[in-house]
Amino acid sequence: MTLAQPEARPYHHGDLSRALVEAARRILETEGPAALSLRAVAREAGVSPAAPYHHFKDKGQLLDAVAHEGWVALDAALMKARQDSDDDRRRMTSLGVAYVTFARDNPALYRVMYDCSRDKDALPDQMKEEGAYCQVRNTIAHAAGDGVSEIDLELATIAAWCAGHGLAEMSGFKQFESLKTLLGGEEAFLKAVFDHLGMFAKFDRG
Amino acid sequence: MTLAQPEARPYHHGDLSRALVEAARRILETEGPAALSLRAVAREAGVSPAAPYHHFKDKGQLLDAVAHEGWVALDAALMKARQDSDDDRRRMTSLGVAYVTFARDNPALYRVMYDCSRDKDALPDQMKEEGAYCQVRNTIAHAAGDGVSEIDLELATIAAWCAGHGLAEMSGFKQFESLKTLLGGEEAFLKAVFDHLGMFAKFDRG
DNA sequence: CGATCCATCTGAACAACGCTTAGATAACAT
DNA sequence: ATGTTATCTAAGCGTTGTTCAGATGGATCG
Repeated sequence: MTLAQPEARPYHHGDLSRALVEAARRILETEGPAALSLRAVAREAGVSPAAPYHHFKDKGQLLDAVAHEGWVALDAALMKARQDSDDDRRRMTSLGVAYVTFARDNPALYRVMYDCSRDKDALPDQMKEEGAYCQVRNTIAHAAGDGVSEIDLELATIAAWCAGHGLAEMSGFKQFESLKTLLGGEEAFLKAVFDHLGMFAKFDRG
Repeated sequence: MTLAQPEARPYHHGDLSRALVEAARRILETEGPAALSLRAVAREAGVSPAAPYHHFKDKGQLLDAVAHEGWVALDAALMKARQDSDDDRRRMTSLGVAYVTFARDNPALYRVMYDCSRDKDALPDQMKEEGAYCQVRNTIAHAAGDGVSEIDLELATIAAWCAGHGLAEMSGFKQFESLKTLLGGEEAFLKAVFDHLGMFAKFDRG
């Protein structure tokens, strides 16, 4: 009856869970986070508004799935940045730039990722070996050598992560535009900000 | 006919703009950001669902007004922290702690403040004399002395602001709980993170 | 092969939302 | 007193998240 299917469709519609997540990402990219309603996702996937509820408990759980894909993509981006950079000292900055660049290139997805994290008051799966947070800590550990305590390592990771997240959310603000052109572009701006993180702390050290 | 009014009511209902903003803040505090609908605000203020539209163009503009009050309160909190701290070197950390503490004490309000900023891609009124951003820059300038260029000053301010914002959003995450108790509480944790901001940058400087 | 089961999907409905419109009310100016 | 204008209400539109009864159709077992 139906034409030849491009993919195996084990059930009525096919792998709807996956189709819904893909539809959600499509809407996010083309229309932004404000347009991401469950009904719109169902519409985009070609099913009724009630269909998603057989695969996700509620809208939040669908967003969780979208966010999960986002974290996987971010993990991969950071992994690539770590491998591309040969010099140990520059690796941290590369990582930071890669992080912010990912957020700037996928603003809607990044927003969903962090909205989900805030709802759960936690970063998901970040302590696993290839989780983004763990990658940052490993990179810092490698650059800092053996003389650093576990606590200092953890604190430095948190500091770096917070700076990265803050910059990811704010580097697009209009106030910084003139400074960016003055420094010669987005990436130069990001590196310059990372370079100045120390200024904040060193006053207090003496 | 009506009983004695506690306040002067120049028009039908009184100063409804103000009443609406106050109602919104009340809802934010008691029920959180998810419950903050225009209709709920109108209900809380005792007017019809359509009444707010005579004072605000749409829901976003009401939230803008709420956010503005939030920024004023944050400005005041930072000003107080600056004055309380006598030592020039510790002033930056005090400022950072005050910033994050404000966000942690008023999480729903802080969220509205930043959601509005993201919609406009800008921090509001931050370049004014008593704006929070300007306060941070002035404090850094004072601590750094005369040898710092305008650009370095701006970059250090951005770095500090990003770290503060990132920490404000993430210091409540469950992953950091054990570390917090290990360090002896929230404030010690915040100071420790700020102290480690330099670690991120110094690898790249050599 | 046929009957049954159960996951899957639809259609209709509910309450709540943002927002608009038309009309009532009341303060203000003349 | 009259008219103007700002303010508020009532009703309604289209949308949303969610639920539920019932239709649909693979999968499993006789």
